[in-house]
Amino acid sequence: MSLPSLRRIAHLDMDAFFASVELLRYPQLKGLPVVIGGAPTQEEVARSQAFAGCLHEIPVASFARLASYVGRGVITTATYPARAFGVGSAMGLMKAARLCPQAILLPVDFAEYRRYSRRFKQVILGIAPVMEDRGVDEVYIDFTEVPGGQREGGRVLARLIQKSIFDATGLTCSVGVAPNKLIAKMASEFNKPNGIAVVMPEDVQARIWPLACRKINGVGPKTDARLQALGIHTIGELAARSRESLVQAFGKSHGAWLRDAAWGRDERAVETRSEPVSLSRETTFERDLHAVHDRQLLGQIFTELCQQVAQDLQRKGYAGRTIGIKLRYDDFRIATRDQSIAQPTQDALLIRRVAGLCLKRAPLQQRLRLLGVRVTGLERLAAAPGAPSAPVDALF
DNA sequence: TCTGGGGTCCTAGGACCC
DNA sequence: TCTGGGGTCCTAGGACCC
Repeated sequence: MSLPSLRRIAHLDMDAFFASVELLRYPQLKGLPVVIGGAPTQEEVARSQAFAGCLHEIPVASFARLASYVGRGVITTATYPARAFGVGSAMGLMKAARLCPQAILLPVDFAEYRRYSRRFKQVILGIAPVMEDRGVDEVYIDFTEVPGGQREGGRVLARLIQKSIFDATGLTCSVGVAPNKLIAKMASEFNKPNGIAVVMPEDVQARIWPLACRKINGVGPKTDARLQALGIHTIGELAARSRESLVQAFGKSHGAWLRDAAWGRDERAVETRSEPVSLSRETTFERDLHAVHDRQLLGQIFTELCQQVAQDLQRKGYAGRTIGIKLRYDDFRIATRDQSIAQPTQDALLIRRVAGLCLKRAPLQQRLRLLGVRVTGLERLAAAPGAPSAPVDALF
């Protein structure tokens, strides 16, 4: 007779993932402020790639030289030396250039990050098969039934996975092991970088309650502001409120969820596979465009977006029944329109035609900053020859 | 100092059907 | 003909996450 296994869920988060991959490629940048930036236009991508190519001859180059080109890009990630200057992710590149003009800017290379992503996930799957993808640099892992997964509350297995990933890729990660996903996610931040944190059910009050509500995965800026207005700043303060009062303030579903989250309750399973719900492409223009004045250019971009979405659908083996568009106006307001059709499609011309009908229904007086095309209501088609089928590949 | 791109899930009203 | 209720789909918007 053995005791029932204690539920042990791990959240693993790669440390400064994009920047770490770039440092493997350019070791001479170690210790220097480096930012990795998105360049929204093709031209900017080409320029910044040409710039990064220079690194071989000019190991240290100035961000300031590029700053005049970077326009509307934002920072995807920054190394710790760059963060010391107040530079952070989602910040506009122009602002970053002002805060830290000596920083080195590298273009985002998603293809390379995806290669590393696949490698570290394969390492994990070789050790613990119940893994849920949460994006390019994050996973949940169910340790509960893995041999050794209970030793030291999961610390031993976490250490093994960390070491195996480092040996295979040269990259470090941080792991939180806890009774569920919600707490594991918070715990993986406790000892960053290259850290492990183990939280047992009885530790929730001491280790979770002092944290800000914003640390709960699912509490964003809006909810946090409403909580602050109610005088609720920490998770402990949230836990002290009655379920009724939270339901009163946030509605039946959201209020009850907040209450459960504060008490560390979360029964969600680690999902090893998932089907996509939607596929989309969107682009921010180099300058704001007007539906009438820039009709031709807009039409060209629109058609390209439809073609890209169609290609994505074909490559991944899906077709969708609902075609939609997204507009972002110059004042950042967003409008969406969508329309369903009788049969799922992956055809660029049909998508273009239906998306065109959607566009006609949207207000087009104001200048546009962004245009997007989306297909939802996806159905898997018969697998294309040579189409990837492994769960990890399916997501990337 | 003006803020990318690709997603998921939830809500809510109206249409429509039983 | 009137009334009510439940279920599902469609559409628009919003919060949030990586």
